Parts: sequence; structure tokens; C-alpha cells
Amino acid sequence: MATDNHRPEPNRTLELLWGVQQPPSRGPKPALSLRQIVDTAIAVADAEGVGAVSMRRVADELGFTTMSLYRYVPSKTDLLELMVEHASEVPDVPPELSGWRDKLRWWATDTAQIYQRRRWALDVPLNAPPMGPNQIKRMEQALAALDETGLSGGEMVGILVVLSGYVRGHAQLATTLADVESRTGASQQAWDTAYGRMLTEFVDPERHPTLARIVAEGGFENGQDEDEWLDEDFGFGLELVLDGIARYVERRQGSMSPE
Amino acid sequence: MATDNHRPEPNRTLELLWGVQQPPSRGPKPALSLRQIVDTAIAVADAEGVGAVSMRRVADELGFTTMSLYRYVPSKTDLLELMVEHASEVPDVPPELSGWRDKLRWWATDTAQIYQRRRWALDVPLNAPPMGPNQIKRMEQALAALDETGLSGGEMVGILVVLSGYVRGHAQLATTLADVESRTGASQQAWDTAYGRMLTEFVDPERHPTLARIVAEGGFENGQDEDEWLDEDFGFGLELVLDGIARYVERRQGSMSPE
DNA sequence: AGCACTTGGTTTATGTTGTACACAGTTCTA
DNA sequence: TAGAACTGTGTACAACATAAACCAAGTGCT
Repeated sequence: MATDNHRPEPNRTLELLWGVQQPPSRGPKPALSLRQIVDTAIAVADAEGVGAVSMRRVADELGFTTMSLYRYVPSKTDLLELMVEHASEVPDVPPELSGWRDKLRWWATDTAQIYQRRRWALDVPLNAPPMGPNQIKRMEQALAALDETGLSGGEMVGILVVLSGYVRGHAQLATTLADVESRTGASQQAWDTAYGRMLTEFVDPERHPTLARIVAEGGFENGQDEDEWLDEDFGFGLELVLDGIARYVERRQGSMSPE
Repeated sequence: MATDNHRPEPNRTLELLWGVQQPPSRGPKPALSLRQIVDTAIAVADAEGVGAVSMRRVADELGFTTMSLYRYVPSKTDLLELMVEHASEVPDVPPELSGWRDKLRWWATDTAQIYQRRRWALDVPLNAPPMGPNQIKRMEQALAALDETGLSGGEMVGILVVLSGYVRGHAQLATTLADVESRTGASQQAWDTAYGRMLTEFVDPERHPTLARIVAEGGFENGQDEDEWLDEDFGFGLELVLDGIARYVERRQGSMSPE
């Protein structure tokens, strides 16, 4: 059967993600492994961002030619997906946690920590639904936490979208603010002054009364203490989301037929 | 003074975004304009996604050379930022709306509509805090809606992060699911079967009991009716977030010193 | 009126990228 | 033992962003 390689094949991607591949028996022993490739790629991304990850770079790091990688990975896109999958190992939910709220709080915080450690993960373009084992495990955890509420599957998924949206959104914002320098090549300070200039010079208090007032109150000074990452801000929004969920659950349970 | 062009200069970007530039008087008349460039770039992105936007492509579309664009835009990065800014015109809040909840609901829905119309906007890498007039106007609107609650600036900003995170997150998910085909080059169907395979073949009911149950119940069949975009799902999460905000506001107002 | 200077658009060139393709060596199977 | 399946390499290509040098077109100063 002709291999007809390299037009994207979801099934191949899927199999790579789940690591199902009986090693072929006829050829020479591979000197490399998917694992190695993905790990080096992750190392590069950790150190210099996902922009530094090129096929050439990864291959060089391993001491092989660029093209050798293509014996293990169908395309760079797949490599990126594999990176994300492998970069987010999922610990088990601490067993001492009980109640959906505590579990979800843990879940959200842990997810946020991943984004914090692997900031580049947010830069990987999201082209297909997440299908990797870790992604799925994470999904299962959140759904399992919600299971005790007795909500329907659809409702639980809806809630999950909200929660993970918040986590991702917060992370996105935090990284953007924290990493302007490495991302743009201009100094942190240059951005700060530009932003300040925008607020004072261009924000017309007529058109933007609320914003102007907040600025005047100094509400934009809190700025970027280095690792303000998993700080109050994150907790603030998180509890707010959890409150929303709680209210929904309450209302829903009130109107549910007893089992 | 030497111009030392093209190392990223936030101030230049800022000025481009706000359109402050007294036209120079000494050179030949420009045959092009920033506006035209950005508009064509947007048109290309609308039609074929942001991946199709290259300097070459935009210039060709306009009948100019690639390099001519650089007389108007310092870099492609800036062009992308300008595209996002211009692509999201912000209507005024309908005056008949009263109460923060209605206003925020409108705001969220309108924002989501932008993402729906300009799906490519979600693909533009976010490297710096949003500084364009439209972004700012949108921010002002949300803050203004919240102003009546009497919360502090910091609290309002925190809430805004949650809300916009949700909107963006939902949009991200919806587009990803809806546009797999154009994004990956593999057919919708191929992805569906791969996903189904994943759910049935790889999702071990031992390890993923909740997920497995939901799948068994058919909870993943709702699938992708073409423009299920601004549907119940969006409203579901939105009300949930609004509920969270409401609860926070209530609690906060209960403990506030009367003016 | 003339000259310097600024600006716009083109041409040419450079380095980097992902990946197609053909090949040579290796290992197993028939 | 012939060939099929497989690995890693070398070469090649098209697309990309953008730097540099250049000429023509205008403006302002003297």
C-alpha cells in the first residue's frame, strides 16, 4: 500500500498522541525516538519560546539532519501538538479534596500552573479539538468533579468551557503582560511608557469617563510584579466563576426530580 | 537624526493605531495609504484566513511591490495588530439597555459576533497589551456598564478579565470545531471519525468513567451544526458568568459603607 | 532660482523556514 | 538469496520577512 505521506491525516496524529505504534520489524533500528524529539522541542520552547522551535533547530540539538525528524513526525504542526500534549502532565486529583468546588479550584489552579510553566503553550495555534491522553485526562477530572452535582453531560461540558476559558484567558493576559519584552523585542519600559502615553494622551475623558477615572485613581499602577502570576487576581476571577457555577447548581437542584 | 528604522518601537505602533500622523510635506505624494493596506489585508484574511496574509500577497492585491508596504507599516507584526484593531468596529451601547447585567450581556454578545465574523482575529498572536482605540472603547464600555455597581476599579477589571476570557474562549472553541477543515486541510469527516475513534477506542471507562458515561449517553453527538455559533451554548455560559458577577456584587454591596 | 533634504516606490539580495524527493545503507521476510 | 520495508542523508525548492541601495518626486531655505 502506498504511503502517500504528509497530507494531514487525523488518524495518524491521533495514534502519535496516544503512542499506539507497534514497532516495525523489517527496517534498521531507529536511532531516534518520537519521545526524544518532542522532549528536545519542548526544551527549546521552554528556553526560547515556541518561535525558536524549527525543524532544523530541533534536529541540530539532537545531532541529526532536519529531514530525519520526518521519519517520526508527519509535520511541524503535529510536532507542536505533541509538544503541548507532553508538556502538560496531569497529576491525580488530591484525594483529600471533597466537593466539586474544591476539586474544581484545584483543577483550575493546576491548569494555570501548566500555562505558567510552559508559557509557549498558549502560542501554539489551536487547529483541532484536543485529542491527547493528557488533555482527555484533564477533561475527565473536571467532569468527574462536577458529576456529584447531578447535572447532565451537556451542562457539565458547558460549565467546563466557562472554567477553562477563564483559566486560559487569565493565563494569556498574564503572560502577555509579563513577557512583552521577550515577545516584542522592545523593552518592558518602552511598552510601559507607550501604554501610559496612550492612557493619558489618547484616552479622552469625555469618551472614556470610567476608564479615565480608574486611571486617575491609579488603578493601572498595580503593574507587573514579576510573578504575580497565580496571585489574588487569579483567585478573584476563579471564585467568581465558581460562584456562578454554584448558583446554577443550586437552582438546578432545586428544580430536579428527586431520584 | 538617524531614523534607525524597524527595531520594534511601541510608540510608533501606538501612533499608527490611533492614526496620529501629520502628513509630511516634503516628499512625493503617497500613492497608497495605511488604510488601504490594512483593508486589503483584512479582506484577504476574511477570505482565506490570516495564514494567507503575507506582505507579498497584500502588495500584489494592491498592485504595488512588496517593499512599498514598508513605507507605511514598520513590520508585519504591526500590520496584524492594525488589522485586529480595524476589524472590530465598536457600536455604541444601545441606550435602551439599563442595568449592568443587560449591558454586559449585550457587550459579550457583540464581542462574540466580532470573533464570529473575523475568525482569523483569534489566530493573530497576542504579543502586547491591546492599545488601539477600538480595543479601548470596548474596554470602556464594559467598565462603564459595571460602574453602577459601585465596585472599585480593580474589581471591575478583574470581572472584565473573566467575562472577556469566557467570550474569547468560547469563540476559540467554536471556531476550532467549525473550521477544522480549512485549518488542517483534512476533511471534517476525517476528524469526526478520528475523534470518535479516540472516544471509543482509547477512552478507557476505568480511567475515564464520567467521560465514558457522557459519551455513552450520546452527549457528544450534538456536534457541529454549521452556525451553532451564538447559540444556547454561548448563552448558557454567559448567564453563568453573569450570575457569578451578580453574586459578587450582592455580597459586596451588602458590606459596603453607605455613601 | 537653485540646492539640500525628505519621502515614495522599486530592485536586488539575504537568511530562514517547512518539506518534497531521490538515494544509500540496514534489517527482516519469503 | 531476492526483495520489501525501513532509516537517515543530501539536495532542492518555493515562500517568507525584511535589509540596503537607488532614483524620482516633491518641499523649504537661501
